[in-house]
Formats: sequence, C-alpha cells, structure tokens
Amino acid sequence: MHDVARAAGVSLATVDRVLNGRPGVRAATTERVEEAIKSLGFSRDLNASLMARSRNLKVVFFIPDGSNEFMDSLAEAVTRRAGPTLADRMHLETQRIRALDTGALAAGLDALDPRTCDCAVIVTSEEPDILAAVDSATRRGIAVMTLVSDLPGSNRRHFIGVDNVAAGRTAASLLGRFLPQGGQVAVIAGSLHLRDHLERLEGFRQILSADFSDIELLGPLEGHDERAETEALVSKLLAENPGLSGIYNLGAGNAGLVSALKSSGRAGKLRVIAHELTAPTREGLHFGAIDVVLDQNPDGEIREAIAAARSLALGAARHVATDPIEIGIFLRDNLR
Amino acid sequence: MHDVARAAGVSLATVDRVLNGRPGVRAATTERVEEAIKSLGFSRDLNASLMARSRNLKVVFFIPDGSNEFMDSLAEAVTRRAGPTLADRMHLETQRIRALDTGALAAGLDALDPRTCDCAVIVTSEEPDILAAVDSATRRGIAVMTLVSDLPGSNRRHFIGVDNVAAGRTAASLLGRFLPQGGQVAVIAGSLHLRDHLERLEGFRQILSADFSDIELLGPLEGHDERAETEALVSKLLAENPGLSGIYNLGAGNAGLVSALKSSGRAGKLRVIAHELTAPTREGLHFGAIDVVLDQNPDGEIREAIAAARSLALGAARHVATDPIEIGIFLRDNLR
DNA sequence: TAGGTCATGAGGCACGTACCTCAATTTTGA
DNA sequence: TCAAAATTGAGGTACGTGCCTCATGACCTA
Repeated sequence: MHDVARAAGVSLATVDRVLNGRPGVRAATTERVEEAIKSLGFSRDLNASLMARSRNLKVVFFIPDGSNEFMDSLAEAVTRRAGPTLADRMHLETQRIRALDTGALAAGLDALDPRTCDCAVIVTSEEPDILAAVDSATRRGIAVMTLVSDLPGSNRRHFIGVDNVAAGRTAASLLGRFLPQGGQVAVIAGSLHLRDHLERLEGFRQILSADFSDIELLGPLEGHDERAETEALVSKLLAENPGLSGIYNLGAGNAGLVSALKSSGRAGKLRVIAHELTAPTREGLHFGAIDVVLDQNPDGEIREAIAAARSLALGAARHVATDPIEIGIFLRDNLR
Repeated sequence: MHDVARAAGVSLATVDRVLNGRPGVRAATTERVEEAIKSLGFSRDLNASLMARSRNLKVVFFIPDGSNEFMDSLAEAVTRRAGPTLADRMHLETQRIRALDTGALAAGLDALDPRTCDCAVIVTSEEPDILAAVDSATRRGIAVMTLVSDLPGSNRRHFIGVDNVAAGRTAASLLGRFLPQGGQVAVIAGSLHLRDHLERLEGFRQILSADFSDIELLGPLEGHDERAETEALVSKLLAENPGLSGIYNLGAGNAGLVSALKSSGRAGKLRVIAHELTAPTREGLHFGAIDVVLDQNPDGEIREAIAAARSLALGAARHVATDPIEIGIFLRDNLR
C-alpha cells in the first residue's frame, strides 16, 4: 500500500479509501490510485486484511433439506471443512432450506447482513423470486454463488458444478461397453423439468445413438426422485421386460431402485448405473445391484466454493477462475 | 499467546521461546507452557506467523525428469498452483531430478537450507541413500513428504498417493464387465520390481479370479515403461494372439501401446485400459484405441501436498490428516 | 562471598492491512 | 469573493506472531 500511495502521489489513507470503497475521494484521484494498483500489480493480502479487522470471512451455505441424500453429503462436506478453514479465518455456516421452498430461500438471502456475511452459496432451481433475492444481496455487497445448478440471468458471481451432459455421455459409454451384444436399456429420471436431469439425458442419448446403435432405449420414465415411486416404477419395468439388460437412473430415489432389483431376484444380472455416492448407492455397489455410480463430488464442490469465496473477497476481480469439478466414477472396487 | 502466557504464569517471550524451540527455558517451565497451550486449545496462526517473519513458506518438489509424462503433469500441477498459493505466502519450487538417479536426489535433499526451505516433497523408489538423506533433512528441521510412492522406515512426515491395489481391482472390474463372454486379457507392467505396479497387478488378479473366472490372464509382460519396448511387445502380443479381447497396461509406455494397436488395425476391437491421463492416453481415448484411463490425479496430489505442508509448518502435530486421493476414471466422454 | 551462568521478564519494532481522528488544503456554490 | 463543503494528509492503534535487546534475579561454583 505504501508503494501504491507513492506511485499515485497520495497518502495511505486515500489508498485505503479507494480500496475499501469509502467516500471522500474525487473520481480523478480514484483513477490515479487504480492505475498505480494495476501498474504495480498490487493485490491486497486477504489474511492481513482479515487480521486487521479481527474478523472472519463468513460464508453461508443454503442447502436444501428433505430426503435428498446428496444434499446431506453437501452439508456434511461443509461441516468437515469448517474446522480447517477456521484456521484461515473463514467461518462457514450451513442453513438447511426446505426443498423447493423458494420463499424460504429468498427470505434467508434477504436476512443476510453484509456486515457479518461476505458470501452466500445457494443450491436452487430457476425461480423469479430467487433471482430478485440474489440481485438484492449482490447490491448490498454480498457475493452470491450458485452450486450444483446455475441461475443464468442473475447477478451470481460464480457457478460451481459438474458437466451433466458429460455425465450422461459417460453413462452411455460405459453401458454400451458393458453390453457388447446390445439389448434394451431403461432410463429413469427424477423429473424432466430439472435442468440437470435433462442434460444427463441429452448426453446419454447422444452417445447411445452415435456409438451403440444395437442398444434400444426404453423411457425416460419419471420417478420424481422418490424412493417409493421409483421402487414401484422399477418393479413394474422389470416385470414387463424380462429381457431388459440395463438401467440408467439419472435421478435420485436409489433406495427404491436397489430394493426393486433385489426383490426381483435380478440384481447383478442387469448392468445398472446410478448417480451420487450415498448410503443406498453404496449398498447397491456393495451387493452388486449397481455396477457404477457417477458422483458429483460434493467435497470437491465445497472445496472450490470456499476457494472462490476467498477470491471474491479480494474484491475487484470480476471473474473468478476455479478448477473444474470432475465427475467421480465409482465401482465397488474403488469405493472410498 | 497472551492467554497462554497468563495461564502458564510466564511472559510472552517465554511462550515464544517454547513455541519456536529456542533455548533458554527450563524443562519444568516448558511443560507448564505446553499444558497451558493444550488446555486452552491454542494453535498458532500460520498466516500471522509468516507475516511477522516477512517470509514465505517454501516447499521444494523433487520430481523425476525423463520421458515419463505423468511426472511432467505433476510438475505442471505445481506450476499451476504456484501463483494462487503465493497469495497465501507459500513459495513452491520444482526441481527435476534425472529419473532413478538416487544420488542426485540425495544431493538435492542435502543441499536444502532449513533457513530457506520448510518442506521437501519427493517422488522416489526405496533406496538406502535416499533414506539417509531424508533422515538428515528431518534432523535439520525440514519436513519431508513422499508423493506417489511411499518410503516406509524413513522419517518422512507424510505420504500422499492413491491406493494402487484399488486401481488394479477397478481395472479388472471394468474389463470383466466389458467382456461378459469372457476371453483372453493381457497384462503389461513397466517392471515387476516397482511397488505400485505390483500392487496394481495384485488388485487386478484378485478381482479377476474372484468375479470373472471366464477371463484368462496373459502375462504379466514387462515393457519397462518405454515407448519402443512397449510397442514391440504389444505388436508381438497382438500378432500371436488373434483372439485376444483385452489389454490392461498398468505401467507407462502408452504411446507405444497406442501405435501398436493402430498399426495392427485392431484399435477399438479390443477393450483397453491404461494408466495416467497424458498426451498419448488422451489421444488413445479420443480415437477409441483406449477405452478407459485410470488416473492418479496429479492435481489432487499436489493440492493435498500443499495442504499437508501448511499443517506440518504449524509444528507440533505429529500426524497430519489429508483427504484421500481418489483414482480418476476417464473415458472419451468425460475428458477434461 | 564474589563471580559467573542461566532463566525469565519487559518491552520494542516489524509484517500488511483496517479504520479512526484531526488538521490542512482544495474545491464548490452563491 | 468568501464561507461552507469536500477532499486529502499525517499519524495513531490494532490484529497475532517473530525476533531482538536489555535488565533482573536465581542458582551454582570456587
């Protein structure tokens, strides 16, 4: 800061006012300071800054509540990181929001006080009231990031998630190789209104039609990400199609999938691919009912979200670069 | 530190002497201070500490040089991290050491000055002179970590690497599902003297004999991780075994594997699994000569090494906890 | 008992930033 | 043109730690 002040011909106090957006600086002076910052390649020291304020960087994660096990593992990942990141003056808080309750999420965002919260991370579908709440939070000086599913058209500063089209392609590519003789494969989605499910389906179809024309696609069927509904659906599917050779469940409800496979007595005889490494899919892998699980890597997503929050806290940078999240592929044999 | 000093009934200076292992403190006093530290749960602030010394935390990576592309990607991962970590007062340096030149590695370790280097990360095989160099560096106060391959029996503070047995199991599990009719599968290793190769082979055999008894195993053959040798080996293999249905190359030399497959005209007709995502394996995936690549995740390894170095710099902690490195599984369809 | 050694306390400066006050200077508006 | 308002400078304290000096007092040995 001394160097910047000298280069711009101003005092430390003025540099401080510019850096922290405090009033009392003429536009021309601000410009001189910003030029000096750029030409010196100065970048503020987040750790020293937090120390000087004797304040932690606070990030609030809004994660859907309900019966979705993947969301639970996201929340657990936040909890796991909370200890270590505290040493770097970051305070992570988790708020569970009733699934699909956009009003509650909007209210949560509105309640954030910019004096105590620097960054909010939300998992949400695209809804107009969320869009408004994100913009309001941004105006108040809280950086908002989207996780898992993006919110295009909003003022969110960053998005972190996997490439779902690639996930669908990968599922097709594996199933195609698992079934060299061809056969019938059923696709089960949670809902065809969900962007991520649609993207996975798109990728799956792409590769199946391009590379594995011997495979006939059945569905997609909708299980609404629920255990009971998915179980009924799969039981019916298995009963009506004795020749079925594979299933790709690109949604949730895996507990139902596994129990239907078990009770049909055909677990292990069909090739099955599912999403997200959770208790039911782990069990499915372990007992051979599921062959492969594609995982969004919740730990990686939380890790990158935290890294992005630190970059955003440094202020200026309009665009933040993070490592892409890789899709995890799990068989019984490489389970953590 | 004030709280600790008060609780122990000593001055700040004495706490500082204890924390930094400086002389001039009676054993009884040291004990009082350490008790106060434990009962208060005090842990020093690495960022403030580095700032006070106006010094960066220096980590030197010793990475084998030569034609091994995986080692190159490790080095690139270090370079990628160097910028961002500098903001956290970490200075990363890479030294490439001629492959298998244990003398050079030992000399490199011996040349480290504890005043300018806090931590060394080495990739090495098990050799007595390396063991001695590691112990000497540790005595001088430099924390040594092993990467990729461990050095049991040494004073290394931490090991970071993947579970190679699990990698072998995963390869077998995939190949087994790729070949539901059974068939002949050849295994190619770099050298049966390398611990990681042996572990992969062990895992591969485990699963093949347990779950896929229709598959006949050919080999292991040794390609010594070299392009030309591997190419000759695979060409001969393909010529002599017209019925071969799969290949698992658990070593390097993938450029040779791919070109042998191409020139035999059987690329895409055999199921092929290889290791490490590098230029030749990417090309193999892209053109269908390789079906799956198992990757050690060099970026993840470097990330965890850096995190571990920070923990080690905090001193006391005898044991450091890091996230396990997951094996990456790549098909053409989820390439980064 | 004198002289020496060792353990400890007290306090200062430094690191890079935040944020405060007060005074001095410049700009603005009527 | 002059007072009021806005802008800027100067300098202080703080954050948690490292590292230095100097003084003091306890203990040991000859």
